[in-house]
Amino acid sequence: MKSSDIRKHFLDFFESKGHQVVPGAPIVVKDDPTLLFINAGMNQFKDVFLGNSPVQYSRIADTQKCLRVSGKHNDLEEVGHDTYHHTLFEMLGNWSFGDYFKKEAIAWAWELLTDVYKIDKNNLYVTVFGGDESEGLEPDEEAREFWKQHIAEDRILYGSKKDNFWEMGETGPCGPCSEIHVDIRSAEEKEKLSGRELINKDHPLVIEIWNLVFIQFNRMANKNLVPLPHKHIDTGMGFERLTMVLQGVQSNYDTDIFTPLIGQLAKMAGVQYGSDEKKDIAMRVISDHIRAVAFTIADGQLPSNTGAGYVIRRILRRAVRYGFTFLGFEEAFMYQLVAVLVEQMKEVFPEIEKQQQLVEMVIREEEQAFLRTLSQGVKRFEQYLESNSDTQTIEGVFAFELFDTFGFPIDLTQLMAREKGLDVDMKGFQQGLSAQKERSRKAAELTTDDWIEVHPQDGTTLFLGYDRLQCEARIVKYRKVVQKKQTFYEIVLDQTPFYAESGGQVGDTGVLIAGDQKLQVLNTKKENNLWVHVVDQAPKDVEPVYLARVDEYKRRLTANNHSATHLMHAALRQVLGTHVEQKGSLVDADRLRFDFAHFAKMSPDEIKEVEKIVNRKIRENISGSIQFDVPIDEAREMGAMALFGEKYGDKVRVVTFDPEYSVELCGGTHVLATGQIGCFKILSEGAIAAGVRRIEAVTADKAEEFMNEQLEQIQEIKELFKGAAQPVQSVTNLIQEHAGFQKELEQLQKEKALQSARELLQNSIKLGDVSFVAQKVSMDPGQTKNLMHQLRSIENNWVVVLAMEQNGKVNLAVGISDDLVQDDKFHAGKMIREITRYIKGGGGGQPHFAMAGGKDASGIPQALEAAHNMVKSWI
RNA sequence: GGGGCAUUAGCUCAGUUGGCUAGAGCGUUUGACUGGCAGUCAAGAGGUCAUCGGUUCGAUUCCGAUAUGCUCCA
Repeated sequence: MKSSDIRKHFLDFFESKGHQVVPGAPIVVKDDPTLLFINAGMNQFKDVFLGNSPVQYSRIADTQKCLRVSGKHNDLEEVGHDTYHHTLFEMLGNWSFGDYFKKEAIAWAWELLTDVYKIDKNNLYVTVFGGDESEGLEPDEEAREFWKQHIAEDRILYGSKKDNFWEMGETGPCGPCSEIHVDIRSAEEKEKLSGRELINKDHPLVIEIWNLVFIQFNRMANKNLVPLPHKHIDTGMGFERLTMVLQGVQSNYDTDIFTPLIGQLAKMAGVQYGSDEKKDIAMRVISDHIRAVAFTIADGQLPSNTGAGYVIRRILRRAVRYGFTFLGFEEAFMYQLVAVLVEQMKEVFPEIEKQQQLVEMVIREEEQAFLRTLSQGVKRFEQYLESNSDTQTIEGVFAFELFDTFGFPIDLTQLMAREKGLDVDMKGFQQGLSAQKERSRKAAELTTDDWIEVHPQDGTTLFLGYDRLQCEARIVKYRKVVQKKQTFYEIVLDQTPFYAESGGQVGDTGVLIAGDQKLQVLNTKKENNLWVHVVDQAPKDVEPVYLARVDEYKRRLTANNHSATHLMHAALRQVLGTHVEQKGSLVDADRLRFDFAHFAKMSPDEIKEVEKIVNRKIRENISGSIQFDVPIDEAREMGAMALFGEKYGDKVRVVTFDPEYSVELCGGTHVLATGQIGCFKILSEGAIAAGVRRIEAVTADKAEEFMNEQLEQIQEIKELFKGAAQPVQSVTNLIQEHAGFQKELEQLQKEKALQSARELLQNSIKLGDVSFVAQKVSMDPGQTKNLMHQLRSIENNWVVVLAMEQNGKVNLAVGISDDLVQDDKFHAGKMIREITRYIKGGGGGQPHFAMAGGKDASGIPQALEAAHNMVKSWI
């Protein structure tokens, strides 16, 4: 059975059981601070479990791309070494929200596996939760009873809290679970040892394929378990594992999900998969990682040096490392695999095909950047060996520096050390690493108290901010948050006019007022559909009705910038082409920042054209039309631009400025008519990643300010040129003239120095064969240096000591001709240190030239005298 | 969010107790050789040593802040 059919049968099966089949969420999580990536099928339904979102369908099925790179579920460094761990995988899931529970979940799982997929019942085992004393939880006898209707009792095992109690994080919905395991070992192996003995023992061929979670608790911050009002079913079946079982192979990498990638890779590297374990591992690593990286980029997350982007960068670099070390790839290669992936996945995940060109460019650029990092590291490593040629062990401190500061992977350091017959002090390396981790943890320390419920309510906050800037509100709940010794309070209201940070638009600020209490709202965030108002102090009285008021001025400026962003987006598509797609956006009261896909630097003309179109649209004073609850298909028909990597519900909000011009799906706040924006000006355009450009722009007052500043500067320049009509020409002329003068001046100074040098020598006295000059001169210290060097070029056999006095400061300069310096006795630096004593100062220099400074001019004669004596002693 | 590192010619980079007229390779300009291309040789142009402040007689060099980039950790 082809993997695509396996996926299809799953979804069809649950559709036939009354489930709504929905698309998976984008991999990158945007409004949940506890999660960077979707790591389980249930993530996108978290709000429903928590009761923050209403139930739309009580039965749902989907396939969800998940990414796991750290934590209890997976460790990036292990992926590829075995045959069944992955960074990115698909999770097939079926869900019940307060609808069916254990009985049906168990029965349908069994029916699908044995009737539809025809897995041999004799290879299946199941586990149920065996209870846990520390939590005060009984064994899940209920689930066991339901299983007994399908499967022999000796195939039902009790599992520990670790294996059979599912939690998505530190807090949140959780509950006991029941896992289905399959034994795909050979008949002989099964004869020797029952599969029963190998359940949950990390055996690669006796594996869990489906986890049925019975969600019935909420885990609080204080670790207590509180029963949920409604019970839910949350199941997840690993698609890659299932495919392995159904295709009768013994490694996920032997399924048709991976073989095309591995085949292409083997071809590129000129090797055969299966012939060399190290190369096989490398090919598995790369074929896994390319999926993770490509899909995440297609979902709009670019590699970067923080947060989710950093994780993507690390995954990509790990793959490059394996390719570099074991497959001999010394140039970018991974981007060439994207085409294979697109061919395979475009039916199920069309976004990967739409974004193919961008994905390839970004990956290629990242690969090249990392290869540069690698070669820098190799250079540094070699330098270290040169200066430590007698060592047997690479110091841990150095290995850590190489890793921490220059991004050179530790395993490559070890590899290179081994080639030279050296060890690496891994203990020292680990010490450095754990010290760094400790520092980071401390800095990021954030303690969040439990919510204090005041006026509990079901569902989400009612948002009124689209048409009102103030309203009455009651506190639903609040909590204290401490970060870096600063204390904030987060408040959830029953209704609010405050816009919560989303879609690039920053959260509103403002005040909450009740009686003489005034709470400053510093920011507003959305966490899983709850509007969280960050305020500066604890509400003293939580009972009264508060007046919630948004900072109107800032909101208006922000709306200007947001609407201008839409107008600019449309203009960019007109000017540059429809490949322009939003990749990121930031809108606040001061400015707007817009990242978009485009492959070249914008020319000044293109920038001007975009500004012109936007300003024209502003002057047309187009009324904004905002439609709520538009079915997503209808919105698409209107030509609305949707963003990859954004999750949209079935009903969307559509913001239109002229149906022929700009139609976007957007939840932000906008101007009533474009005339309010007043004026639009682009400040900068530049690259932020391969194929991605960034524009920063301002509107209204800020745009006016900016242009006035520029004009003032030009005016000032004009005035400096006595009102020149062509200031650019004037400046150009001035620069040219200046360069000419400078050159002339240098020439003159050289000549003057040469002349002075000759004069000096005429005044010299002979000490043996050596011409000696010691006198006070009036020139600045820089000139003496010049003079000495001129002298050097024309004469040999001299020592010159000059003294200068300027603004109460005294300087000495000593020069010795090159031929004399050959003799170790003659040393200007030594002399100057000696004679500087008389002028109460200090100095130094090289054998042929030295300078010094001091404070006591009265010592000059003594200093010159001392120099005289010194030269005599050298002869 | 926290730590480390870097910023020197158009590009890639050297530059140690603070004082060497700040260098190399590539590129660029001009000239010579060659039938042309390519090339070889010679000469030249090109630098606010990221910015601002401090220490010092003197800072590319030491210290601090800022900006930008890289990198590790969260």
